Amino acid sequence: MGRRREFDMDEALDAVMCVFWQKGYEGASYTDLTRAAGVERPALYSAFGNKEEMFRKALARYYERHLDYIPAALNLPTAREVARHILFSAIDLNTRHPEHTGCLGINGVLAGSDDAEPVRQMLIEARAAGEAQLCARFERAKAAGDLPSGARPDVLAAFLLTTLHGMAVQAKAGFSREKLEAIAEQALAAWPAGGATAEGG
Amino acid sequence: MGRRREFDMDEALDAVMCVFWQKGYEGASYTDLTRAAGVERPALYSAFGNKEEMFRKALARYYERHLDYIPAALNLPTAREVARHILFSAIDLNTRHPEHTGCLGINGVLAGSDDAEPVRQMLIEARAAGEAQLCARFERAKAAGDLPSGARPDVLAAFLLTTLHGMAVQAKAGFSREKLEAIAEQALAAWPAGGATAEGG
DNA sequence: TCCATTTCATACCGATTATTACGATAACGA
DNA sequence: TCGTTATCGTAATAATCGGTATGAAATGGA
Repeated sequence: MGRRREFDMDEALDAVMCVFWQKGYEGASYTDLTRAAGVERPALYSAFGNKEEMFRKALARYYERHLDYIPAALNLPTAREVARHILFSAIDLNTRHPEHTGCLGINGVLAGSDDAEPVRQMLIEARAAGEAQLCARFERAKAAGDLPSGARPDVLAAFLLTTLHGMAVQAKAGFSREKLEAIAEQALAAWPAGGATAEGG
Repeated sequence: MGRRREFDMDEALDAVMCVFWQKGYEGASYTDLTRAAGVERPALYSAFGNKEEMFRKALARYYERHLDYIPAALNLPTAREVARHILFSAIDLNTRHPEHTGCLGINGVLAGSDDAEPVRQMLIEARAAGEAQLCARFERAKAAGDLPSGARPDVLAAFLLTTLHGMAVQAKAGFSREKLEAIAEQALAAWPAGGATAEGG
């Protein structure tokens, strides 16, 4: 009984998920969503409910379709393999689709609407400038023997920046100071041993 | 000549910066900004220009007032001290002010309006669930001798998550796959050596 | 063929967004 | 005191936001 639905809900949810992936939760307007899904507004509402509920369904699909490497990794024999597999799977996921880079979960609160693009660029440039300063400092350290000859200052700088970014996100998520410090200690455990002119302390 | 300005631009910019810090760029409405600054809309426009230009000025002030530990750290003798100082200064900055946690730069694109709070919570919970899975997996690894007895699975899990978060942010900022892989390699260098039952590979 | 039911597309809703006209107000120099 | 100039608060701008009311179109059963 009743008229049958004219669009494929799976395809629509996939399209919706990609929009959220690309633009984030708030950055994705209903106009964007309906255009991507090829479906008019009330159809999306009747199919997926609220915008919030719609994002919830898209997130669930993201976990089962694109984050399936996590449960798979958990079955690997060693913890190092677990971490390695997750890390590299995430890298692959984050870079595979040029139109929506990064992680849906992160972008969901990170990305904004198209109007915010210049602001994003502004922040990206500010970060890049800071990274360049760090890189130059580590180059000097390498030349001074403070870092081993095999050290790669650019990588050290990028890693440091990554840890800083990650911690900022975690702090926003409510992590405690103790936990953040433990994470920082762990990150420092990877730091290359000092060379000639290193002093204790 | 002309009427003199009735509010203090420095105080207004500080108030504006705090709002951006707390709510992000898009999450901060002009109503929020004017209320925080105690100044009517046109006054803010004439003083700081656009919303975008206003954010730019707030960001510049943030760098000179709250990220001043970075240039200071760059003068420290060893790279390890540089990294350590930056890491712990950032932690302190991120947690010192309860009303605006995290980093203005990150929050600028991460935080959203108040309406998005349930979505933020949703994502935070999804992340916490994933972290719990990882932590349990590392506990098992420790019990199996795959991790040394001194290892702290919760820290390892948090660190792994932090690295994942950081990389997602970097990927959004346009980092190349090669760079991200180098960062992941560096993060794995800190991984505790396997214990009894570890196998090569 | 008629009814009940479901989905369709159009057009609209109130609220909020960033951004300004506008006229009144206050300061300085003459 | 007057004229110029810059800032003030009020009120309005057009656009967009998420979310619906509405009637036509399409289905299955009787």
